[in-house]
Amino acid sequence: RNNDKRSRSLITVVPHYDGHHWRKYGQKNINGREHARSYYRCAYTEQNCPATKTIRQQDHNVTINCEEETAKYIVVYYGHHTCCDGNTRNGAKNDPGMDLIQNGKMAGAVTELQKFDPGDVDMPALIEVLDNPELNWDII
DNA sequence: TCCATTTGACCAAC
DNA sequence: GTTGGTCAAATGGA
Repeated sequence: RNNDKRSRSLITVVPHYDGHHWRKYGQKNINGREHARSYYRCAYTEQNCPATKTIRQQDHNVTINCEEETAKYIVVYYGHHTCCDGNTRNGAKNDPGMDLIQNGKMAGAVTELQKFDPGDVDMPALIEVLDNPELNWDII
C-alpha cells in the first residue's frame, strides 16, 4: 500500500546496515510465506524523520563472492531521512554490518545488482545513494 | 532503569 | 472479507 509513495528497493545480505539507526516496530507473516516480513522505522522519528523500510527474506539464498551461501533479503525503503543529516552516518551503534563490510560480504551483496567492483565499495558513497530521494530505485 | 524487540490487535485499502 | 502496515503493551537484555 506504500506503492503510491516514492520507494527504493534493493537486495542485500545485510539488511540492517545502511548507515542509519532503525527500530523494528512490527513483523508479519505475509500470505503464508515461509519468511516473515519485518517493519522498521528510523530511530530518529522524534526529529520528524519519516523514513521507514520493510525487509523480507527471499525464499532462495544467494552466493556471495563464490564462497558461501547466505540468506538474501529484499529491503524496501519508503521516504528518506531528514534526521540529523551527517551524524546518523554513525547512528547505527554496535553495527554488525561493519564486520561484513570489512570482509567484503556487503560489497558482494550490493554489487550483485549494482555492478560495483567487489571489495571496492565506497560505503559513504553507497549511503549517499541510498539517501538520495531523487533516485527512484527499482532494481528488483 | 532504559531501550529495543516481540507479538497480538487494530485499521484502512483493496 | 482479506491483506498489509502500524500501534502499543509486554518482555528481555544491558
